[in-house]
Amino acid sequence: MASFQSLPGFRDFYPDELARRNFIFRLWRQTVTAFGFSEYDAPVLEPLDLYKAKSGDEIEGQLFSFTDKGGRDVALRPEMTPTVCRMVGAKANALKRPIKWFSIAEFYRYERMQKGRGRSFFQLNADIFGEAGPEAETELIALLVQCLCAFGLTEQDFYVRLSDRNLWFYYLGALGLDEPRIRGVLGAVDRYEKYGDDAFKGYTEQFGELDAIVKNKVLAFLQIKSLAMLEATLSAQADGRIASRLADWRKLLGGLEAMGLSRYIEVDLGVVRGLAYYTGFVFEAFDRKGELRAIAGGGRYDDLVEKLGGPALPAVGFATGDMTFGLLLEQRGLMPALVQTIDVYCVIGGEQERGPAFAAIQGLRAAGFGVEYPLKDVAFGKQFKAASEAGARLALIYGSEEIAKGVVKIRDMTDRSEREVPINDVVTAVRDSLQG
RNA sequence: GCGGCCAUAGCUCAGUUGGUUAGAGCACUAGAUUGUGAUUCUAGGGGUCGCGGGUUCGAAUCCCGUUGGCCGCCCCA
Repeated sequence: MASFQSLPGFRDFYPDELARRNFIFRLWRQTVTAFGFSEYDAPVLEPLDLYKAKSGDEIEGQLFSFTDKGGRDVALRPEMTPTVCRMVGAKANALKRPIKWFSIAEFYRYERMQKGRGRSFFQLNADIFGEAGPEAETELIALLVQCLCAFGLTEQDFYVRLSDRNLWFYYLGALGLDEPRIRGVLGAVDRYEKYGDDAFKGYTEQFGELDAIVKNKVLAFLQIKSLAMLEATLSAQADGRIASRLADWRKLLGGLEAMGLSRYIEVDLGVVRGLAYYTGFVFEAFDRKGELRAIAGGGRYDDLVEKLGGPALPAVGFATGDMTFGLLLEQRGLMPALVQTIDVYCVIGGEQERGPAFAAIQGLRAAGFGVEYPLKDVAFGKQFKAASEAGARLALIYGSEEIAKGVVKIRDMTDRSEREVPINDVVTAVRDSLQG
């Protein structure tokens, strides 16, 4: 029994598991590239203050952090957003707008293991900087939807809940609440789905009982399921900010509708994404069955680049992780059987034939074909079995009879047909066979 | 950080009220088959029963601790 094992919450990726991971990454990358995003990368280790500045000191308990040999307090990155804000902020004036960037990277959080959550995980992060209007949200939500659809997931499998922290602020402000109270109410809203009326306990402890009329309006706001209901509910409000915000909503939902994506989108003001750094629209993708934690989440964070020392730069982004996403694909049977296959398996008769075989193997590999052969002499039967299991489409037979005739036998592993070609024409013959 | 359940071969699991040398299927390797891949048959490798301590003549089995895993709470950037 092995004396060592991987640390709690960390995963080994054996070849078949890495194949699944790479399958996901490949489709993500392909999709995001189709939307015109550029890939970037960054250090795994960052100054601890980068995260403290954003989220406060208490965040440290959830980080892998330590003091390096130079006395610097550092942390393994728990998310990409502060890093990408720093990078964009440093070169903001030199970057073409809109800035559309993405990354696929590993993150670390010192947390308790749970289904769909470990201490190390991978995320796709996609962000748009420099666009303050809802056009950026349209683009990102469309991208998020396509990142899921690319795997064969449909509106039967997932949906995106769309909400708006600004609207909550305007609405509750118009009802007479100050900012601390608004944040208190949003905290309750965040928990309402799970705890019902108990969600307001925290608010009551801090500010006293919430006025019954206000509370009913909050609960009514949570019932809103469409733009029409939103407009109807807010039509009474004279606030100009609300009117212009509704115009943003129309633009965002109109854009998504024109893209044919309305069936994936649900208006749901119950999503407020914690109380972190989000400043406007927020959205989260969930599985329809409600069995898993959120598949993806994102929103607007217009203040963060400036907060981290850059220029004022509006931004929207989302992230989706590999763990919950992989669970969803497997639940829906959308994870294909991924077998690494080769083009050609070279069957070698014995020591005498290895020379000519090796010449062909090297030539075929140099020409870009995937070629395998037995490292040691093995019975023919075994070699054909190995060829079959390796997924080879062709077997090249270098036997004593063939070599004596100056030919190589090419066996099509699919239909079991065989033909002989001159030994010097192997590369051409293989190319013809694989293309035909 | 808190609570519940769990831990036997690479995987899925048997293992009787505590009793001799801990088993099966799958997987892997080899042979049957020294020139042709799905089957079949045979054999083999692989375990200090998660780890440490205790009870006992005797522990995979009972008790305590510990580590790891699953699930829920907290949190979720």
